[in-house]
Amino acid sequence: MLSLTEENYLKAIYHLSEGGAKPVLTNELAEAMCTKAASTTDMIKKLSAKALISYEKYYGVNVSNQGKQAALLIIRKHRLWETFLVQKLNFTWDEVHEVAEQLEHIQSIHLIDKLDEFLDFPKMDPHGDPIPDKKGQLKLLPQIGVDQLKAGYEGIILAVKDSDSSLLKYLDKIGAKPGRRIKVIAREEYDDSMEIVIEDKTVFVSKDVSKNILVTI
Amino acid sequence: MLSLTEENYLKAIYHLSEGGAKPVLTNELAEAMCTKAASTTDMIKKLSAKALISYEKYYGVNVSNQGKQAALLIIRKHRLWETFLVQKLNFTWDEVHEVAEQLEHIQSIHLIDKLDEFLDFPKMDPHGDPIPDKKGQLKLLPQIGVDQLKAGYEGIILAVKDSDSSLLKYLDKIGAKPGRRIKVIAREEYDDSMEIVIEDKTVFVSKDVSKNILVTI
DNA sequence: AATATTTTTTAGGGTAATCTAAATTAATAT
DNA sequence: ATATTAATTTAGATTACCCTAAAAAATATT
Repeated sequence: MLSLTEENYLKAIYHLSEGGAKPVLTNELAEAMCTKAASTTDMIKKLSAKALISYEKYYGVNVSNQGKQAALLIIRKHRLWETFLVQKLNFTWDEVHEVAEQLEHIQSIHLIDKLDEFLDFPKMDPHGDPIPDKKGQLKLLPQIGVDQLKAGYEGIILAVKDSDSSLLKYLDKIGAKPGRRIKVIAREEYDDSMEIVIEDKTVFVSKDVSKNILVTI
Repeated sequence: MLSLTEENYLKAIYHLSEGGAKPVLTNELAEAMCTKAASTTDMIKKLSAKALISYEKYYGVNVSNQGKQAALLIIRKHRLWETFLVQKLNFTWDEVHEVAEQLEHIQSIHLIDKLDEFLDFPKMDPHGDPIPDKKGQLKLLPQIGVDQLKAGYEGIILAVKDSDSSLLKYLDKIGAKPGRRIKVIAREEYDDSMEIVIEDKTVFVSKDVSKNILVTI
């Protein structure tokens, strides 16, 4: 059984290592956890002793298969709770994260499987991120930032990248939610700003915004 | 903001002091918390410093108004989550307690008020215990143990007292759930065992069982 | 009332998670 | 190749919660 803190470190390591084959560095992890490097080294040793990560001094950390499974369970819980909060309790999109951070640590597989069933086995959370199934399997669709799209192309919004609250609010305002249809009308070469249509609404967005809207084409 | 441990102690103190005007004793609290008296004294000092209880050395502890409000909020959370687990996730009656013990510590008033609304503002949890409202108000019906009832009397089951899992399972089996109609057919003077009818089912129960079924007449 | 018993508190320690400061190792620059 | 800088680890301290053992206060017994 993992402590709340251990779970949070493991999740952070998992997220930092996603995609990259490079090891996660101590400072990188310390920054993500808002702690100091010394504290992080201590926790790395603990997780390593529990075989959730492999650790080589001065080199960095990699998640083990066992660690991946544990991390995916936490992510599964987080995303199912977010889905519950939005779909059933009418939370707005930007209110859910903080509460889900707490709920993801509730220890009961039975609870989470029942919740999954209650929500009718959703594949995606309200941000469009995939929800691991009971066995920890993730179904990933190929995704690309809207900033990479040429004029005329369209796609379905899968997710938004940044979790800054003011950006989320702005995206909500222009209707940039997962599941919505998005089309690029024009792209300004000078600063990569764009004219786009989300469902039926036309908006102009800067590259800072468009790069955070992830779509599948 | 209270820590998880502080919340658990406060809740225990509140429950131990319910009804009685007598102060809660250190050993009593230690036993309820499965800790030693020395640890309990430490925590009593902490809660006293936060003005949630009043404490006099060697005498005991009383809950302050502020402490009562805080305890009632925790109880509100616990009972709303239990209601959710049974009504929405189809947990059985005896599965809910352990999970609700965890869920009651999630910090978000917004969450709990939304949950309350989602459940349509229930007045009672699955055990028949009253759920404090947003302001911490409890509506109490006069309740009495079935063992106190004479032959011929009937009532509505409000709650069950003991939270021992084997008893809960037995009560479930004989249909002794809150909201059900119960009638005393006969009472054996020798050992206070009873013949009772719950809805349409006749059962014979010992005093140990009947005293744990609380009804209103 | 004096003594014995029980209850409660204090004293002193242990573990988990954090910190700062110092020491060590690796990377970078001259 | 060596010296400087940056990253990481170790050492030692702190806080929250828990413990055991000893001391103190309250209660019960003779």
